[in-house]
Amino acid sequence: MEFHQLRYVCAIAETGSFSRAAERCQVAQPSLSQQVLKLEDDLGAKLFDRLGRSVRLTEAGRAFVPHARSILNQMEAARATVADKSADVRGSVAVGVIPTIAPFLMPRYTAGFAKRYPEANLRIVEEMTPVLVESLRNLSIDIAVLALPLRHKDLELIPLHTEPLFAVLPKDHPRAGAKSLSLKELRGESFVMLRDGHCFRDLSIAACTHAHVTPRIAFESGQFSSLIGMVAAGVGISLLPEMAIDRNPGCRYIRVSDARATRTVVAAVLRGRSFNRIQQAFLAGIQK
Amino acid sequence: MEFHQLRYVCAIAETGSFSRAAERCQVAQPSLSQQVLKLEDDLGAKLFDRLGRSVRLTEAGRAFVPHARSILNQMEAARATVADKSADVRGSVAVGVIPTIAPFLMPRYTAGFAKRYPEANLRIVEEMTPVLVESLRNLSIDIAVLALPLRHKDLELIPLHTEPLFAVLPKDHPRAGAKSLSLKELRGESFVMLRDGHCFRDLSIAACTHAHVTPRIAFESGQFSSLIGMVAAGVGISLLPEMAIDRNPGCRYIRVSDARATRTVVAAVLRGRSFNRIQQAFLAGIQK
DNA sequence: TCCGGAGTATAGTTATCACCTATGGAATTC
DNA sequence: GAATTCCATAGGTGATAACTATACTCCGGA
Repeated sequence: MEFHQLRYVCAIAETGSFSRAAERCQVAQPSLSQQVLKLEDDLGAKLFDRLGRSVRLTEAGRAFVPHARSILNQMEAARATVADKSADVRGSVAVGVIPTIAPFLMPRYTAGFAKRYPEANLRIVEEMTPVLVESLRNLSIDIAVLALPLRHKDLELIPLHTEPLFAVLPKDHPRAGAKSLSLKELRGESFVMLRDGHCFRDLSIAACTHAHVTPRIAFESGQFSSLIGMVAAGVGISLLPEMAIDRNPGCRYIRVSDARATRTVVAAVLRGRSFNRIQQAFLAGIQK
Repeated sequence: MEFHQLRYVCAIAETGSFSRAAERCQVAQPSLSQQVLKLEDDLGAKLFDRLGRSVRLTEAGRAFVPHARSILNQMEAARATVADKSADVRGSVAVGVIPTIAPFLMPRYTAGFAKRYPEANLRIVEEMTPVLVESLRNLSIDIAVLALPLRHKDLELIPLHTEPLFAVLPKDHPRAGAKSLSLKELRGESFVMLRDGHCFRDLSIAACTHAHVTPRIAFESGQFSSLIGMVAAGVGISLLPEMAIDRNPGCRYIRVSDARATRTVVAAVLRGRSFNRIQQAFLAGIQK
């Protein structure tokens, strides 16, 4: 059974003639005859009674034609559905962001996007890196905005932004007036840091370790603003990515000069997967 | 779009691999690859993300596959429906009979049939010839049991039975003891006859006319039994087909010897049309 | 009863295309 | 880094749907 055979049969049923059906289907009449014979042979039953003057559906034909029409309709529906999916500006995109980036970058990313694609359905998920990586893998999110380092061969990483780290010191700290400083100058200080699981905590510790500094941790929190408050209160010092600086009057922010003391923000997507128009638009938006 | 392409896509969606799908579909893997690429090109969208290890449906693919499955199912349904129609012993047959045959032949025809095909749906219509011919043409009946002559080129006639005519005389009629008689011996008699429209009336009159007898009609009725009653009461004489003889004690039945004084019963069907198994069985049943 | 017209089937040819085998190339595993 | 596992590409072949030309069948009119 082939689609063109169904088209032929429907055309014959509608026009009541092989010749007119052939004309409508833009084929020669013998081609159409042959294909109908072939289909009848395939089905093991005649679909039409060929009379001299006209043609009539047999009982089997009357039973078959509605199916044929329905199949052809469904074929068109399938085609239309696919066309929809790839052209639709009302598509969905789900984006995951880690907590140490979300409040600083996402507002900027989403504002322009929502204006440009008002019919799009944008969903944002804020979770820590391992959760987001898993979400990428099981397709519950399409794009994740994360910080390096990331070692997952199944992810494709698109660098978005590299920023220096800053030391946060209480305003009366001896180094509070410096233009910049190196991590090793902070040896022996108490630190306030993000809780375990936040990748920025790992990044900070790694930077210190590289400078041969072992940070003593006096306080932990889940958000930068708490850390900054603690620094202002004299509990310890901290490290921040540039974007998290909030100019608390009790603190001074000093750029860390170590070459490795940077954070790189990337967009991560599952390697090899494809994206709908909306997802592509979001990805393009965050890269510029 | 082709059926085999849909089969391939479904197989890939189920097995998660082009190679395994090719195996299941009994084709070489490159053939399957080509057909999928062709379909994707046709649809204007990728259906699968080809990763190194495995294969995943794209958004478009997820939308497409259910349609594909449904189309394939419907194709099977169409095939099954047709197979059903041609093999079904629960089919329908509608038979038309004229009133001058119905009571005598139909019981015999239908008894064996109903026993042999208890699941069949047999419908019997009793009407005069022109109505039945029209019913054959508009397919509201499948088979008609009629009497000759019939001049309709669109009908195919199958002779079933040829019977002599009998004269019905009151038992005290001068010819009541004869073994046979010719129509011209009835010249001058009063006749009782079927009403206009019954073909047996036409046949009787035609037979008389051929014998140069012009029947004078003293009484008309719609059924043979009334005619026979009238003959017994001495109103006139009549003509009957053999099958209508009922041995009324007030009558004598004398065979008419004229060569043309016969009735031929035929099965009539629309020329060129096809029949389901049940219809064929009925036709076969009435011919033996 | 024969002819012409309308309609479908058959014959023979051509071109397309689905299939095959062999091979290339990318990703992953050991 | 070699082996393995996939999918894609290349080139050749056979099946088949298309075409043109023609035969056959039915039907209405002369």
